[in-house]
Amino acid sequence: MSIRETNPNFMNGVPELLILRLLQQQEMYGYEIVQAIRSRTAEAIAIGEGVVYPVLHGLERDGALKSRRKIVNGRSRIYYSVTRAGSRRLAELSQSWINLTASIQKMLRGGQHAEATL
Amino acid sequence: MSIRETNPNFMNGVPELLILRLLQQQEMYGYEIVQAIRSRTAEAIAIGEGVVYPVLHGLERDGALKSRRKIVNGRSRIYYSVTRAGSRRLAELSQSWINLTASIQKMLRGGQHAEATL
DNA sequence: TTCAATACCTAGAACAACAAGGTATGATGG
DNA sequence: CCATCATACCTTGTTGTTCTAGGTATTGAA
Repeated sequence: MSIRETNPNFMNGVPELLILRLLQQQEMYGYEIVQAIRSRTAEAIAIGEGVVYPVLHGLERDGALKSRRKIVNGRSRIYYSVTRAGSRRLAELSQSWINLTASIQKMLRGGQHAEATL
Repeated sequence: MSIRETNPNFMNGVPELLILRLLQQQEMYGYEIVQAIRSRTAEAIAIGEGVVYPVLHGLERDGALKSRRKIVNGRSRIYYSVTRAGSRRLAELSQSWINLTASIQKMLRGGQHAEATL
């Protein structure tokens, strides 16, 4: 049985979340994802290729993504898009992310007696 | 030199953040912190003793916390409170947490071109 | 031709968080 | 009186993501 006493490794899976989210909006290839995350977060978040590619492969292995090869300007790219399973996974991840941050937010704001706003 | 290309391990330090935050509100001991986090987040976040105690020790070693032993009902407790350095650290952690979540939030909401404000 | 940018990839290290133990005391209930 | 639970502290070792730091190959510009 074993009831889970604590968090299943807490804050992991954010790269996965962001990648799924981007791919849900539009088909993209790995190198493009790396840059998209950088630019859309104004460099606040920088997820390297060493993270992105393994995540893409893992998600595809799990059936959350599908890929197709495409040649553009003589360059070979592998475009990924989300499957139905991937959409479900994204929904789950989003939800737990929202829950988690809401809880933390509450702790950061809430004094037990009230305190100056920040 | 070496400019940091990616995130220094991304989402770590949340337990530290929560612990510092609690201790800033009031002096607490380890076992109490474990329960406080559970109860104040309605079980959404559960950080075990195996996480809390090492973090407390590390923060004290770094001068972010100070401790004093106290006997209550024949039980020995080690109460921790934040030092000035700890306050600074909390402020920094809070800020980067806010920045990080804001960026992610934007990506989760945002369509790729222009999006409604929120 | 040399360099930067594009585009893919992986092996290994680092490190936080976790699981799972351990000690010792006080209170509770049979 | 003894077992058990809650309290209260602690540490060792594993796990798993992420990061570092490389590698290959092509295109285009200087």
